[in-house]
Amino acid sequence: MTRRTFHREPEAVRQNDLIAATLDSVAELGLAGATVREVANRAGVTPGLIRRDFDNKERLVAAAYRTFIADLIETAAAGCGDGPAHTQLAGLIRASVTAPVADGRTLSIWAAFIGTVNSDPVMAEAHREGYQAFRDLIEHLVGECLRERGADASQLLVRRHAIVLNALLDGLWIEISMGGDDFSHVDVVRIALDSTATLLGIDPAEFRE
Amino acid sequence: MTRRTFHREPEAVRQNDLIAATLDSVAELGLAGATVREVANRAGVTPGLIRRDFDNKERLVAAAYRTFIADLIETAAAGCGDGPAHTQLAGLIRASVTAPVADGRTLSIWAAFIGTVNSDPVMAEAHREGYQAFRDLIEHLVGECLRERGADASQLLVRRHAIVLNALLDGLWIEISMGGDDFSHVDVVRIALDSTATLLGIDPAEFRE
DNA sequence: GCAGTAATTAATCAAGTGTATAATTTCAAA
DNA sequence: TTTGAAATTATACACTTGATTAATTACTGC
Repeated sequence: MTRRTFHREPEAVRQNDLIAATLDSVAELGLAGATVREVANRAGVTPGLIRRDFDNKERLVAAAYRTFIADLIETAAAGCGDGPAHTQLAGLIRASVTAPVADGRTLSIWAAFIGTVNSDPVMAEAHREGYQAFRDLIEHLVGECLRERGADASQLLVRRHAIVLNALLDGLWIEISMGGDDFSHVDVVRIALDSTATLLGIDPAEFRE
Repeated sequence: MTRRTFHREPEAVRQNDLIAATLDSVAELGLAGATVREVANRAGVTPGLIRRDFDNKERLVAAAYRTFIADLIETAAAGCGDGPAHTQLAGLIRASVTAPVADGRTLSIWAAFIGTVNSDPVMAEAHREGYQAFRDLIEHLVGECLRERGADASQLLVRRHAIVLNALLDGLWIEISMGGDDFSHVDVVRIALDSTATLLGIDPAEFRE
C-alpha cells in the first residue's frame, strides 16, 4: 500500500478545485452523491483537506452554490453587450435560453441546490443574493427599454413587466434545460424574443436585432 | 420498556399515511431528512413496515412524488370549471398562481424532488408523466381558446403558445411560491391573466371573467 | 374457544457518512 | 544541512442510514 503522492497547491487554486469537484458531483450524482470522499477524489485530494479549506462540508456546499449562481448570472449578463437597452435585453434573453446557461447540467445543479433552500437558512441566503442580482438587472433593462421609446416607464409598470419577464425567462429556461420536450424544430430564441416584445408592447421586428 | 401498541390499518390507508408522512418530511427537512425512521415516526409506524408496503425506500419516494405531482395538477385543473375555453383557461391560471398550488410548502417538495430527476431514472419517469399531463392540458385549452374566437389555431402556433404560456405559469408559480419578492401589494392573478391575454392576442378585459 | 397465519414490532447488521486526530511529508528559515 | 512549523495524508471514531431477521401481537377460519 503505497502512500498517496504529496502535492501542494496554492490555497485559492485548491479551493476552486474543490468547488468545481463539488459541482461536478452534484451534477452527476445529485446532492446526496456529493460526499466529502467523492468530492475529494474528484479534486485529487484527501477528505481531510475539505475541512481545512472550508470548515464544514456545509460551508463547502454553500460556497459551491454561491459561485455557481454567480457564474450563471454573470454568463447570462455577459450576453448583454453594451449597445442600446433593447439590444442588451435581447442579448440577455438569448443568453438565458441557450447554452451554457440553458443546459441540462446547469439545471441539475440548480435544482439540487434549490431543493435545500427551504430547510437550510444558509442556502436560502445564498440563493436570495443571487436572484436579487438577476431581477434587478432585468428590471433595469426593462425600464431603459421603455424609456428608450418614450413609453410609460413608471416604477410600478416597470416592476410588473420585470416580474412577468423574469418568470417567462425562468420558465423557458427550465423547459429548455429539462429537455423533456422536443425543441429541436423550434427556434427557442425566436420564441423568447417575440414573446418578450409582445409582453412589453414592442415591435418584435426591431427586437431581433 | 413497554412495547409499542400494536395497530393494524387497511393497506391503502397506511400507504397513504406513509406517502403523506414522506411529503411532510421532505417539505420540512428536505429530501435528506426523509429517512425511513423519520417517515415511520410521522406515520406512527415502525420502519420495518416501509419495506413491507413499498419494497425500497426508493419506491416509497417515487410513489410520493407521483401522488404529489398528480394531486398538484389535479388541484390546478380543478380550477378550470366547465365553461367556455377562455373561462377554463383563466380558471387554470388563477389556480396556478394562488394557494394551495402556489405555496411555499408545495414549492419545497417540488424542488426537492426535481433535484433528483437528473441522477435518478425512476424519478425522471415519474416527472415526465406528470408534466406531460399539464402541458397537454394547457395546449388543449389554448387551442380551444383560439378557435373560440376564430383566430388562427394551426398546430404549430398552438404549440408555440402553449410552450410560452407553460413557461410563464411555471415561472410565476416559482416566483410567487418562493416568496422572496414582495407580492403583497401586487395582484398576481391580475398580472397572470393580463400577461396571458397579451401573449395570446386576446382582449384582457374579457379574459378576467 | 383455538390453532394457524399474517402483520407488526423490536433488535440487529453492514455500509457509508462527516469529523477528528495521529502520522507523514514538504517547505522555509537559520 | 538541520530544524521547526505548516501542510497533506491516512487512519480511526462515533453516528446515521437502509435493510434484514427474530420475536411478538392481532386477526381469521373452523
